[in-house]
Amino acid sequence: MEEKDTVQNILDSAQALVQRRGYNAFSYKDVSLEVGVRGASIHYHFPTKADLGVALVRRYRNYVEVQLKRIREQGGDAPEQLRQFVKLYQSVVTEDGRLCLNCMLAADFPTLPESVAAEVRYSLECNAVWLERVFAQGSAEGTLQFRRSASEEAHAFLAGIEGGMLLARAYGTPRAFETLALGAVMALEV
Amino acid sequence: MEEKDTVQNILDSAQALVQRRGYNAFSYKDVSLEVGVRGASIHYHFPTKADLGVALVRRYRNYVEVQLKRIREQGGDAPEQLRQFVKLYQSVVTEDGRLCLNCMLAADFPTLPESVAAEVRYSLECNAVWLERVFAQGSAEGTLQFRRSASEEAHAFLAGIEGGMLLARAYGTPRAFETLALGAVMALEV
DNA sequence: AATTGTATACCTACATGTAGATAGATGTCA
DNA sequence: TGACATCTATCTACATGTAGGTATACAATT
Repeated sequence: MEEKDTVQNILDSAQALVQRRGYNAFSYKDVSLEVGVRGASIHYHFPTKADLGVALVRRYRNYVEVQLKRIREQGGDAPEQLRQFVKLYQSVVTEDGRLCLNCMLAADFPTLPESVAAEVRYSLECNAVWLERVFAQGSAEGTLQFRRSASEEAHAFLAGIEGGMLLARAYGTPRAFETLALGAVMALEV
Repeated sequence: MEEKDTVQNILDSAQALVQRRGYNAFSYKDVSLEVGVRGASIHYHFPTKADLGVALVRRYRNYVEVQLKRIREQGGDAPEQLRQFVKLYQSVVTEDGRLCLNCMLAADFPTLPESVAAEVRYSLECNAVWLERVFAQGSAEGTLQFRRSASEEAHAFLAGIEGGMLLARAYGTPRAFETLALGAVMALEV
């Protein structure tokens, strides 16, 4: 019965560590100290670091997908959905210096085990696809105006979001992310 | 006489390694293998990794500043200067999976020695300030249109550039960076 | 001109700690 | 009893340095 808890605790701890420090700057020992089990126990649940990484990205993607689905089903107009998107990522980037998991792992990309890299690539693509649909909707309903294709605009928007997190943290002004991201939505409204 | 060469070789090698793998995923040994001197010799020139990091960021910032000054002095209109800015960063992100040094280090931010972190923060700010001036010029000369302040627009543009690099590399399509970034310029032209 | 001093740029060898991983023992509960 | 979860103990590899020595060059001293 402890199993579930331990696994969840490991994932929670590891996720926070990756979001703050990246894939290469956290260790089983860090997790073990936070969770209160020995390193060997983490290997029991996640034999290799790659296994842990894959589990992390999948769980995160699942969570995000659920939230994105909810936003679409709420049925607001395109700008409102983009604002909800921003809000979601703002909640993911809590006060304590975290970045979006995918963003951090994208930075570590060339050093990631291929299995983890593939999961990250797919997660990013999911976000882009969701955004593309919102941009298409905004164009159709006349609430967003832009010159590029919906796909290009979606990728650009996502780039701005990920880059915005990076910069806001480096400047030490996490609030700046919200301003930046909501400003980007406003800039596209009709 | 070897001295200058060795130091430059160390910096060149270390810069490429940081741009590809980040601050935490390269070692003195990696550099030593590439340069062909022993690890201890690198410590001779750069006593600690933080010293090496600071030297790296300063040299890079210097290079970028020289290029940006040149672009301003060439005196094109604002969109042209932005395109040159994109071109500069495209050249920095060569074919081999590199990212802008500041972008990589921004991702590693919480794990950086404070001395290195401060240099990165300053470098990013230099870019933002340069961009802000271009946006102000574009607004004044009527070649760029945007709704936010020049400062906000500059930070958003920079975020898009840094985030665009990250995504392009993760997708494995480095060419996408150019499309994305030049598209962002086009979207702002009158 | 030969000798000594001094700085540079390396080197070998080692110290200390951590990372990721494994083997095998122990406890615990249905 | 047996499966599951965790432990202790250990391994190999590597990271970041430090200690101390060597080779070379270029002065200044005699």
